[in-house]
Amino acid sequence: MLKKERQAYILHQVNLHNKVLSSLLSHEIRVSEDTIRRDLQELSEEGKLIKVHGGALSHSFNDVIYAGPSVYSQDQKRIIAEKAAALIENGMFVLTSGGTTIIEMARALPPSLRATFISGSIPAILEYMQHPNIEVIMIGDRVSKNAKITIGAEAIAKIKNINADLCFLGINAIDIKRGTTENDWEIAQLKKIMIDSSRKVVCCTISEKINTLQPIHICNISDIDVLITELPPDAPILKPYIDAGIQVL
Amino acid sequence: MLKKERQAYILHQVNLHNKVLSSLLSHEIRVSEDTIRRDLQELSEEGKLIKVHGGALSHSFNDVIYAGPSVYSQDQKRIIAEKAAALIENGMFVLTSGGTTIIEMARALPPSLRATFISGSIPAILEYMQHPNIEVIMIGDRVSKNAKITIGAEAIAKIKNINADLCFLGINAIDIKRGTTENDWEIAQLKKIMIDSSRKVVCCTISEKINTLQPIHICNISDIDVLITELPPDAPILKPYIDAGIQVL
DNA sequence: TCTATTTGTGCAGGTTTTTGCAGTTATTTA
DNA sequence: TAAATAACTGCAAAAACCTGCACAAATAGA
Repeated sequence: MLKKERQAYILHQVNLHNKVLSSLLSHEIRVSEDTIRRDLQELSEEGKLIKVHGGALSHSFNDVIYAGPSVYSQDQKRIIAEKAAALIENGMFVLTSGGTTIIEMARALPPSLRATFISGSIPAILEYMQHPNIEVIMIGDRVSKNAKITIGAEAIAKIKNINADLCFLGINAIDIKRGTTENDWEIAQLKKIMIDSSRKVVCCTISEKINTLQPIHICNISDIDVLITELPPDAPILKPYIDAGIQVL
Repeated sequence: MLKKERQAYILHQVNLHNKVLSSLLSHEIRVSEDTIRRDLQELSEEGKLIKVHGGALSHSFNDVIYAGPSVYSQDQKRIIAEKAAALIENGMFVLTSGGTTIIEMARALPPSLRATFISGSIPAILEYMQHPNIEVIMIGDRVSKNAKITIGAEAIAKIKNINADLCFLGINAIDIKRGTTENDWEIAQLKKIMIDSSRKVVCCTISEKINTLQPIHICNISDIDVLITELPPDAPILKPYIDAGIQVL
């Protein structure tokens, strides 16, 4: 096998699988690993792939993964925020969790909206405070420094006494079988109570979190009324949720 | 699985869920926790995430910074803050109002201090949250956008149930005859209750506010235990307060 | 065609990277 | 404060890498 031919094959494999292993290639093409290494070296110098210890990665792979961390899925969250904001009507009582998606939503609320927002999330409260016509209610209790939210018996008791029209949850993981799950026990407790205290439950999440799991169970799919993602409602991945009776926006 | 690939996966999970646990990741990817730790270490050095005990956090989640209003007469307030911080001992329950003076104090607290701070002031809570050893309790209720503090019957009832060791009040006006006064009725109510709920009342103010008046009465001079200003205790303007039995720092 | 030169390949060795493990030290939490 | 968990340190083995070299194949020029 000629050198050019070999390198073309390697490139093909890289573009196909986004990654190749030197050891595998050497076995496949029946040349020494040194040769493969030299090929990868050359291709890397030509910018055709990215050489790493043990093999190489496709350039597109790297693009996808290292997309700027600061703006990670920001646009998606903006879209979600706008869909969510459209659900809120004047005079409503809205209970919300914390999380970046919810905070984006807070920013996207139309200035004319008059409603009451209730939350224990400090970053969320800060956002709500910026709005001219929103009444803000803070749920008090011990402050969790990690989650930047108030948690504890007091907070739970308080939420129990609320009858909200809407509940917006930024969720960490949702699965058609297991429902929504969370990785923090106390936040999970809070979200459970919030669901109980609201007439209508709206889950907001970017589509990547769909069909993923976390250790702690919050609620079943049947407890959710509306699911909002950045995708159009007819996206295939959302079909099962629609079939399960959830309104998908 | 290649190292780069693994790190990309970790980064993806962090950005997706805002938080990852070393133990979970090591199980998922089937490598030792040491390897995960090393990956997190590297990613953290590259600024792609924030490493914490047990796992890592996404950067975007944690950088909720509240750019407080540029504080008026900052240096004086710094001096006050240091005097005030010296009064707090480990294990104390401290009730505080809001106000720029109090926020400066929050910043001046020594990192080793272990105490519980209770407040309804959102900027103050944000500062307390920065501290490693302080337990923070938020008093919940309707949020006053002007004062950035929670006010209402709920908050008052909550404070009434507290028995604090110390109460720090940033005050707006103090006068030897009329005591401390305020220009916001609701904040005045809160401060009154805070005074009732604390063993020791500390008033912090810059000297400009001494011998001034505001419309709403909070408490009399006799209700104050300690007065802190940026001036040395033997300043002439403070003499009447010392004579009235107040400890002046 | 025949030599000289370049190019490609594999190998021996020594070096670096990566990874897991054991033992110790910090940190967290009950 | 003590037990549990996580982090750090140093080490060792495996894998991958690099360097220089030998040799074969391809190429070029006379």
